[in-house]
Amino acid sequence: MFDMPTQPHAGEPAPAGEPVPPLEAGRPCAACGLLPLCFPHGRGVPAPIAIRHQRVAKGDSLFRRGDSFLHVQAVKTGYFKTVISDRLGTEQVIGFHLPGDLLGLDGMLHGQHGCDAIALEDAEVCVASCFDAGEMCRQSAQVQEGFWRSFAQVLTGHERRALLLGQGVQAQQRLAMFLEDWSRRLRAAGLPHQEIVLPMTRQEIGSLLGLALETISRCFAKLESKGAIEVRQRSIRIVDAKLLAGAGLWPGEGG
Amino acid sequence: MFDMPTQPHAGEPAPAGEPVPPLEAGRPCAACGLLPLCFPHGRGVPAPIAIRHQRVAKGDSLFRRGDSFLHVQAVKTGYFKTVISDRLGTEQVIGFHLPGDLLGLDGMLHGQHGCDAIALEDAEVCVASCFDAGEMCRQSAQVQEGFWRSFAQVLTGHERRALLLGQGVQAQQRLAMFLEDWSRRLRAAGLPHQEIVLPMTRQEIGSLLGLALETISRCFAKLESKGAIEVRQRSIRIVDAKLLAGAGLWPGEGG
DNA sequence: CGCTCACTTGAAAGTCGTCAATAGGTGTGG
DNA sequence: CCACACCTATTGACGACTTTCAAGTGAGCG
Repeated sequence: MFDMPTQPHAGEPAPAGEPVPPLEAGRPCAACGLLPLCFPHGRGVPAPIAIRHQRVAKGDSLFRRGDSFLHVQAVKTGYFKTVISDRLGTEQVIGFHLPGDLLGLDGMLHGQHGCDAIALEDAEVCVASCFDAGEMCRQSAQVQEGFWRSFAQVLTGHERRALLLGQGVQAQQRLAMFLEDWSRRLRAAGLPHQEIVLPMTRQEIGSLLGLALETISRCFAKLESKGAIEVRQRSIRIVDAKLLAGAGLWPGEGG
Repeated sequence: MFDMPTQPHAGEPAPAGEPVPPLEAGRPCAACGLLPLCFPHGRGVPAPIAIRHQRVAKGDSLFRRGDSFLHVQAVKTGYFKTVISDRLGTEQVIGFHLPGDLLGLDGMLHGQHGCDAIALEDAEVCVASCFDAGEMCRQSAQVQEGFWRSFAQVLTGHERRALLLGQGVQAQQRLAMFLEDWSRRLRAAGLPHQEIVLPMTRQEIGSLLGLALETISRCFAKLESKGAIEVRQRSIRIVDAKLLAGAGLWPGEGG
C-alpha cells in the first residue's frame, strides 16, 4: 500500500520527477510497451536514459486534449480511460488502459494530445521523454523494432474494437467481446484474469461499446443467467470462457 | 489512363518490382505517409532507398491476414478497404484508404498482417522495405519524426472512428460524420472533395459504420432531402457542408 | 441485348434507448 | 458507531429507431 503524499497536480508532468525510485533493477514489468526503452539490453541491465515515475490520483488526468506531447508514457499500476469530449460536453470513451499500455501516442501527430487520459483509480505511470525515445531508437535497431511493435499493439487494439461495429452485432455480443478482450489483456499483463474487478462504471463500458448503461446492466444479467459469468457489482468471475467466446464473434485467433 | 499489362498476382509483392518508373523527380505526392522516406531531404532530392511501385487490380488484395509483414506500403492511386473476416466468413470493414494513406501497419506487431487490404478499384501502391525504413529512421531524426507522425495519423483515424459509437449517435449522424471525414481526407490528399465519387458500395459503408445497407441508402435520401448533399448512385455532391457538419457531432476541431 | 449486381423503397418485427423508480454501496460527518 | 447523502447499479414499461424480409428498379458489362 502506498500512503499518498501530498499529491501534486497531475496535469503537467512534474519537471523534476517524483521521488519514486526507479524500477527495482532487473525487474521489468510484464509486457510493457516501454520495455524496449526501459530494458534495451535485456533484463538486469538498466536503461541508460531517465525513466521518470509519476502518480496520478483517481479521477485526475495524466494529460488533456491540447496538452503538448513531450513524453512517451506507459501505465505502471492502476487503470486509465481515454476520452474525447464532443461539442456538447458529453465524453466518449475511446479506450481503457491497463498496466503495460502506452498512453497518448496520438499526440505524435500534431505534437498535441487529442484526448484526455483519466485515472480510474490511483495509478502510477512511467514516463520517458520523446527526445530520449527517439535517440534510443536511432541507436539500436532492436530498440526501434520493439518500439514499433508497441505502436502496432495500440493500433491493433483499435482495429479489434472496430469489430464491435460488425453487421448486427448485438449488445450482448459486444459486452462478451469486451469482457473477453479485457480478460485477455489482463492475462497478458500478468494480472488475474478470471476473477476480475472492473475499474470502470457501467456507463463507461457503455460509452466504449456504444450502448446505454442500462443495456450493459441487462446484458451482464443475461450472460450470468447463461452461466458464462458471475456478476456482483464490479466483480466479475468468468465461469465458462468458451460460452463467453461463443457469445462474441472474434475472428479466429491463430489465423 | 493506364493500359493494364498482364496483371501479376498482387498477393505477394513481385520480388523484382514492377517496371513502373520511380516518381517523377521532385514531385512528391500530397500528404503521403511515406513522404519522410520518399523525400527525406526535401523536394527535388530523391530518396537514397528503393521505393518500389506495385499495381493492384480492382478486387485483388495487396496483402491478406497472415501474410508476412515485410514492407511499409502507401496508397499512390486508387482506393483500398481493409477488412477482417470473422469465423463465419462475413467480412467487417475496418477502414477505407485513399492516396497517401499507409497500409497494414498493424502487421508490425507479430510480423504478420492482421487484416486483408483489398483494392476498390485499379490502384497503385508505393512499397518500401521495412529494413530500409528502419535504417533511414535511425540515420535521421527528422525522418524518424516524420515517420512517427505517419503512424500517429493512422492511430488518430481509428480514434475518430470510435466517436461513431457515441451515446445514441443515430444512423444519419454516422453517415454524415463518415462523409465529412471522407471529404476532409480527400481534401488533405489534394483530391476533389465536394464532387465525390465514392469507391465503395453501400454495404461496405454500412459495414464500417455498423449499419445495414438499406439504412445507408435511406440516410442518403434523408440527407439529400435536407439539402445537405446531392446523391446519384455513388456520386455525392456536398451542397451544404455546414448542414452536414450539423448532422454529425465531431468534437471541436481546433480546440 | 440480357445478365448480374447494386441500389431503392415498403412493411413488419425486434432491439435498444429513454424515463422512472428502487436498491445497494461508499464515504463523509456528526 | 450511526446517519445521511451521493453515486452506482438494477429492473420495468414504453417508444423510437434500425434490422430484416421482400419486391422492384436501374446501371454496368459481357
